[in-house]
Amino acid sequence: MIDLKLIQKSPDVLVKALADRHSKIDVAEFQQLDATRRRLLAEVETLKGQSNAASKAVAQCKRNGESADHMMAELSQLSARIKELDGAAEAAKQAVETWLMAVPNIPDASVPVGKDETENVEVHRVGTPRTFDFPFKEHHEVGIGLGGLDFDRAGKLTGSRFVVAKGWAARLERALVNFYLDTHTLQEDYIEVNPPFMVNRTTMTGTGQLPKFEEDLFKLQNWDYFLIPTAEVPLTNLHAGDVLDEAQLPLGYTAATPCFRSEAGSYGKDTKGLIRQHQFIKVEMVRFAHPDDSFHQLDLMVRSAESLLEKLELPYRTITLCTGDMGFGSAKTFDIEVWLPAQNTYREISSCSNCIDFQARRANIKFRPKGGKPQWVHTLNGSGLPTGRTMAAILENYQQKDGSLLIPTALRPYMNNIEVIEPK
RNA sequence: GGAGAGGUAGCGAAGCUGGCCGUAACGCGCUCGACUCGAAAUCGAGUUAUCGGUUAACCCCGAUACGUGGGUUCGAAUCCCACCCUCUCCGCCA
Repeated sequence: MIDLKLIQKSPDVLVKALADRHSKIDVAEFQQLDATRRRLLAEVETLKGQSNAASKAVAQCKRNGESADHMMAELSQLSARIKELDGAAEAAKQAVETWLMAVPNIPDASVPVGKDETENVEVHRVGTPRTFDFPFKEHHEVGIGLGGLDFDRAGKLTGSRFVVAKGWAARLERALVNFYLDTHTLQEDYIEVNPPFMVNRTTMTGTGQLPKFEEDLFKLQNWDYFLIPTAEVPLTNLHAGDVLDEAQLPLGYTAATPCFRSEAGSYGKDTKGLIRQHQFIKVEMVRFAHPDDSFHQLDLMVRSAESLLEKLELPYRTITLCTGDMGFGSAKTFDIEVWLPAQNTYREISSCSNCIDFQARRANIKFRPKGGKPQWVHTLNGSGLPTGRTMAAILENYQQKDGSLLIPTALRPYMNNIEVIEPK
């Protein structure tokens, strides 16, 4: 959520931010709603002040043993009037709130201005895409061919955009989870968490998935619960309503969870393979940081995700998302894209964002500076990494001419030291 | 599923026969000060948030908040209803 005071005092900042994001939200509408809200609030508060004072007088009379009947009759009317106005004031407040909840975060000054993904800015490339001396396959062909991935049976069990991983593929996925979690918890300072995979409406609102993006979520019937689209949701909301100690910062959590996404609006995109599934496992990193330190923490998080790809020896590039391509709650986002030979391109495998105080406002997460008043923490989140897309990259980049698949060296300790998956 | 207890500041906890008890007793923590070479202990002072008005900002004034939402009343932490959550016991169960 955006700072209410900021919009009131310098609406031009928000106007520019919204223009940069190519948002259609109208700030003038806010100003009208907020003016109404303030007018009604001032009015009803004045009446409440009168009512409170009169009630005290009634109490005084009763203590003195005098009759207060005449005052009480008058107050009854005032009370009715207040009730009426209070309703109107509450409705006006709700209108402002609703408007605010639909407003995206303000991009950081360092974010390149641009309309969509074509104007993202490359930061660097690491690794050299491999040259193949044989006709290579797409990752799902490799996976199906080696008996590890079964999209047909997943279609039977559920529907499209699901997969069954068996044998070596199931083990590879488990190896990736362990490799990622071990890296984050043993070589970095993340605390491992197993959160609920379904959360309530308040939690979804805290990180910004609701109220705007309900159609992207899977919702339970008869329960006001949602399947999480990313562990960012439960991990960030772990501290909803908390006031953290300054000494606790930076504070990091990591979790491997399934992620559930409806993929509404992506019909026809990435229909084959592991790239765009309704359910996938992802290791997520979440950090709570001091405002002065949060962009440094973002760099560290990006480095953490990048290092995983380096250990897996997968070529990637890192880009800065431009204003028009950034997510709703982010002030700055780096995407890491892994090389997929069959698509002859880099595809997103990690997205690391600094949401600054946007989510902290929504979820009410603060920290107490030494001797000072509590203030909003900054929240960050990043993928580190999803297993499905990583497997897609491994299947394509590590396929061999004879149809076998090499296991990346870093994963072998997690794979009973298997070096290669042979075709049967 | 059955029975009971409870949700009040950063934490613990009092108030709960409706009205100078919500800037909320008391304790802990935290901040500042005294004592001390320094520390501990001790003593003293301070320490809720949000919104509105006002302001350069602070102060100040007003309103709201006792799990959440309603109700009764001139007035609700306190009485009533519904819901959520936590704990204890019993039952059932992976």
